[in-house]
Amino acid sequence: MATMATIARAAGVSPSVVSRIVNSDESLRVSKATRKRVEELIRELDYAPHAAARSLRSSKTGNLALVMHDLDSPVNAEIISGAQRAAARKGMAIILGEASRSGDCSLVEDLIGGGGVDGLILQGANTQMDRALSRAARRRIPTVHLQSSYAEDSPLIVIENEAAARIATEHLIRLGHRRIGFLHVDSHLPFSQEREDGWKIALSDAGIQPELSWQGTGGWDFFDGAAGIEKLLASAHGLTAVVSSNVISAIGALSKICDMGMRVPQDFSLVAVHDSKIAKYTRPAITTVRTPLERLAEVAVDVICSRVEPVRRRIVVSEPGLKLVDRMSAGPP
Amino acid sequence: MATMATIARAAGVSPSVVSRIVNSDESLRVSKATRKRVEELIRELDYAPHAAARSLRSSKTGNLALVMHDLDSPVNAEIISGAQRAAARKGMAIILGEASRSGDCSLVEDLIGGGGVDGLILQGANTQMDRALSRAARRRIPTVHLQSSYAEDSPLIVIENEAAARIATEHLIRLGHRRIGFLHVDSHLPFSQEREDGWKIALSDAGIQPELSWQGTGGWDFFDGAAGIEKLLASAHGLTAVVSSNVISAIGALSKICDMGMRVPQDFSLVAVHDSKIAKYTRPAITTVRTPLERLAEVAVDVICSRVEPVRRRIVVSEPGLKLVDRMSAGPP
DNA sequence: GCCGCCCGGGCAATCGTTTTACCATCTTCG
DNA sequence: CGAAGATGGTAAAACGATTGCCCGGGCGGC
Repeated sequence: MATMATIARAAGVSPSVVSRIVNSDESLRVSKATRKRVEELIRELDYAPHAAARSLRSSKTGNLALVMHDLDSPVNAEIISGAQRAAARKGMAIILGEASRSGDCSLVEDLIGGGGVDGLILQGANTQMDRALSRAARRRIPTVHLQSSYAEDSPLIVIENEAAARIATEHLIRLGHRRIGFLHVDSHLPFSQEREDGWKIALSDAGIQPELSWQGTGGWDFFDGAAGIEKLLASAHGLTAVVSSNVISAIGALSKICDMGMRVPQDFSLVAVHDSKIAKYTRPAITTVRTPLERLAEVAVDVICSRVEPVRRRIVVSEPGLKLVDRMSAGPP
Repeated sequence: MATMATIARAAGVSPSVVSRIVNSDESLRVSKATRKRVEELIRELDYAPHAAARSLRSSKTGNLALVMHDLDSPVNAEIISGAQRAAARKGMAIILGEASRSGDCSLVEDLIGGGGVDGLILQGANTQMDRALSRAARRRIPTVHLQSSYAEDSPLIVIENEAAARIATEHLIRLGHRRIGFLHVDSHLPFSQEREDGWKIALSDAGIQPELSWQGTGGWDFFDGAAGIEKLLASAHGLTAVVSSNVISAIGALSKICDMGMRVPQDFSLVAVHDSKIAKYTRPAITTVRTPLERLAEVAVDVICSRVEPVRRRIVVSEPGLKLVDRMSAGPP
């Protein structure tokens, strides 16, 4: 294929001129004619700079790694697609990684070790990621964490978790519910705790004292949501509604509630955190609190690209704001 | 960071020895002691080969581009995650691209032009991809297409489209339906036509002559599915069931059917092609024909990696086989 | 005692860009 | 007429790994 030298020879200039034209180097002075000749040759020969050579020289790859614990969840799909779009806008590409509990992260480690990526966006780093993380730190590869992190020294990007759960709970309270349960994603995760706080605050603002048994765990996916609500309803009595920390597990929960013979929202109400296209198409459609998930991903790539201080910061993305999307899964008790 | 030369110096050998050890070159003869020394240094200094340098020299990047028209669809999520896993198994990484109708594909073009990827997996190449495709061809970057393609010279990987639709239709026939509609993904797409064929064959095997009005278009996503079924039911009268080409649009369709006051499956039955976790959690849960989507992605990366002939072939992935997943959306008329 | 072979490695070119430094002509101006 | 800018470039050293080929010395065989 055409290389820079090919173009240079054909245009009768040195490779450096071609390089500087390609990279639109302001400090380069060339005649209009030469520039035009080079540009035309680039087009004619369909020249494109060789990524590896470029990145060897400049130590920039133009790639960002996005590592998630589950590539399959529709909620994560929104993050993935948001990240991809945001990266594309900056001329970068997203390399996908999966860091499930079982999976080994050697792929990610290699990526980092080999300077294969310019940055690292992590969701839910598990302990297997430790090695990868320390590598990233040692090689000063900018890293950000989404929603939760065990690492102390890279930015953490979160949404307004507490407010989201609070809004969901308040909606239920407004409808007249008083015995409102809460489905964690995972009660050990800080962001899940923040949502619990939001739920508690809304409850206490309404003069309601939640019982311990009102909390359950619904996980991230359909199955865990279904199992979670079943367990919760078995142990907590008299609940008339529940706020679910995750819309996907809410769908699982909804299916289980339905299977138990209860009608939603007549017999039981449900509000979920995170909106998703899919929430609009279940029947009943699910009332949710829309969170800026796509923007979360966008901020992540922005932070990495602008590479401010590598100091631990907590970045709350609050734009576009949370919004209650009132559909059919929540009604008066 | 540690480079190969660092290790070599520390171990008192030449870089080539290190390289050959790292790449486990069988033809290298070194003493046990030297090998051990080098291996330990690699570990101690946390050395990892520099991806760019390696790929400059060897013209292999270890990256595969996966370009889809919609990164957001749960059906595509399964493909994405399947591809990621398959690639990881081969030590490769997936770079994501989006090729929506509107989107420009300059990112993908750059990737290809710059030798940034070793292969290209395309789903639904639109006309904007032409430039990227011809680049890929000129640079002989192995390319495969998933399910449909306008390009004549790269392998096309498909599932058993006709059989899938046939199985879905036969199930409905077995239940007693005779007026069974069909929801295309997009009637211009070959694979959608194949499914139409399957539907027709099943019908004709049962002695049923489908009317033209029984066909509609449900697209890929929830919204189009809902719109599609509405239009279909408005124009085709007396339908008691429909087979949808896509489970996601089937969910949209289901919601619309429900909104129209019909009960599924008592008043109307629905069977969809492609299974998805989500199909199990709608109410009613959707009866589907499971297709080997994850395997489709796996085959795609295998074909690219083994790089057989660049001749046009049609590869049908039939393992694991199609399977009717009988849930609640189809019943007797 | 000499030849050839195997063992354990070393040499150096190469991949394609980027980038700093520098240089040869011309103009222009005093 | 000489010096100081412009003008329009050039030269060459990296960046880090890969790989075909070469090489010296010890050892066995004849």
